Amino acid sequence: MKASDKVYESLRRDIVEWRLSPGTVLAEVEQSARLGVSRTPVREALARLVADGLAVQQRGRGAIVSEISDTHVEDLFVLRRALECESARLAARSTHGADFALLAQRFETAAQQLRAEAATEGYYQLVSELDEMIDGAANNTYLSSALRTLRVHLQRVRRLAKDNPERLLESAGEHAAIARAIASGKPEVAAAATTVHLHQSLEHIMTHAVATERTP
Amino acid sequence: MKASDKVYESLRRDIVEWRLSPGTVLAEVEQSARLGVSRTPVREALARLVADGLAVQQRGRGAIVSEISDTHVEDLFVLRRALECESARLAARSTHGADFALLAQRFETAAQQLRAEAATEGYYQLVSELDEMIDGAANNTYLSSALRTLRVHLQRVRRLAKDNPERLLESAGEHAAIARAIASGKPEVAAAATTVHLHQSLEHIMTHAVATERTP
DNA sequence: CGCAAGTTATTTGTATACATTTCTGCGAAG
DNA sequence: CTTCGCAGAAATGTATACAAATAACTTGCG
Repeated sequence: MKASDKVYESLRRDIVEWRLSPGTVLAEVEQSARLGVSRTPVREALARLVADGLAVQQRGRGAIVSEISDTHVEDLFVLRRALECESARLAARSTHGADFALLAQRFETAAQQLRAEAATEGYYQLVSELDEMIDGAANNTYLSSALRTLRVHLQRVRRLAKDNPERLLESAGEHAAIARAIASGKPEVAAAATTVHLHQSLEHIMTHAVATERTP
Repeated sequence: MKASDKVYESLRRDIVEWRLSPGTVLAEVEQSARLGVSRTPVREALARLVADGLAVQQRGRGAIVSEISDTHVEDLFVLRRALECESARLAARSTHGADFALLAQRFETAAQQLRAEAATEGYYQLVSELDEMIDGAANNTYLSSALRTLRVHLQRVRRLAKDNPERLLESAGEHAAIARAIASGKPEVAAAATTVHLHQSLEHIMTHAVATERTP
């Protein structure tokens, strides 16, 4: 693995997991010293972060971690709805129905399991499996690419709201509904189920958002 | 302006205007010699092109200009429809109605003008004005960002179909319809008008696509 | 004659030195 | 006391040298 990739991954994780707060200055020399590589790979990594929108370039002062406000979260979900609904429609028109039927069942059993114990880790794994399967079934590189960059931002936003067992249970049901709609080949139902899920998701985040502590 | 920006712009233009065919190898040393700068800014420019999707990185052989097939064009328009319809909806809900009414009129006069003479250049300027105004009215940074990268690819695709006076005339009418729908604050009509326009656009490209000459 | 392994040669990846721009702090003038 | 401007310092932008990896060629063997 290239050093620039390692630096990029490291910084990306630090940003989406809120170890680097918005407004933090990412100076090239400072980061290269911290991570033990020269400025060149650091510079490359910072350029990628700026391209992703996780940082914004300032003239003369390097890159700073980008801000996230309530408005940003709402804007993000508008884009997310447009992209994921379209993906769901395309997936519903694909020939991978059987796979999604299986996934729907797994979500239902996961829901039952979530009633008993908090299996958070495995559940998130299942969600990303569904995401990837929809991506694959939609079979559109440009859409997948747009979703990939979007999901980086979503990871960061997700940390704003604390995990909540009840919400996870609801979420499992919503995901099962999406998978079932795709499995039965109903594009508009799949899109509607996605809209419902995203609406609930956004609602949860906006009401359960923790104050973003800022380092003064 | 930074040297890396100049290199990026130069290469981007060369790719979207088909002076660099798909599959062309963009070697760092070769490009740095051609453009009279060192490898560092060239390398940065190539990374940006890869991030945009205009080039794909190959290990050991540098970056090559990405391919565009019929499938890619269709995929591109699926994403375009999702994004531009959403933008049009948001714009229709904004308070910039009067601006769009004015723009609608300009499209109608442009249509009359296009019947008399081929004012291609000014017309494309008008189209991009509408795009920018919709972007501004939608007021969503993530959506704008996604559209910006999308439009780079669209510029490239547009060169596949030769300019055609009749199509331009139809296009002017379709754009006027979009602007009117936004001006009158009707989100779903605006989205529908956008869908119609994009459908016609894609149809035109697919039927009038010129064979992409490949340098052997 | 074909295949494979070793070798060479080219290309990318990284480090570092230098140039240029920009921020910051101090001082003087208004 | 505020504001403008200059000088120093520190950061980014660029060039180049070196290291590592990979592709292509050559040569030897089956």
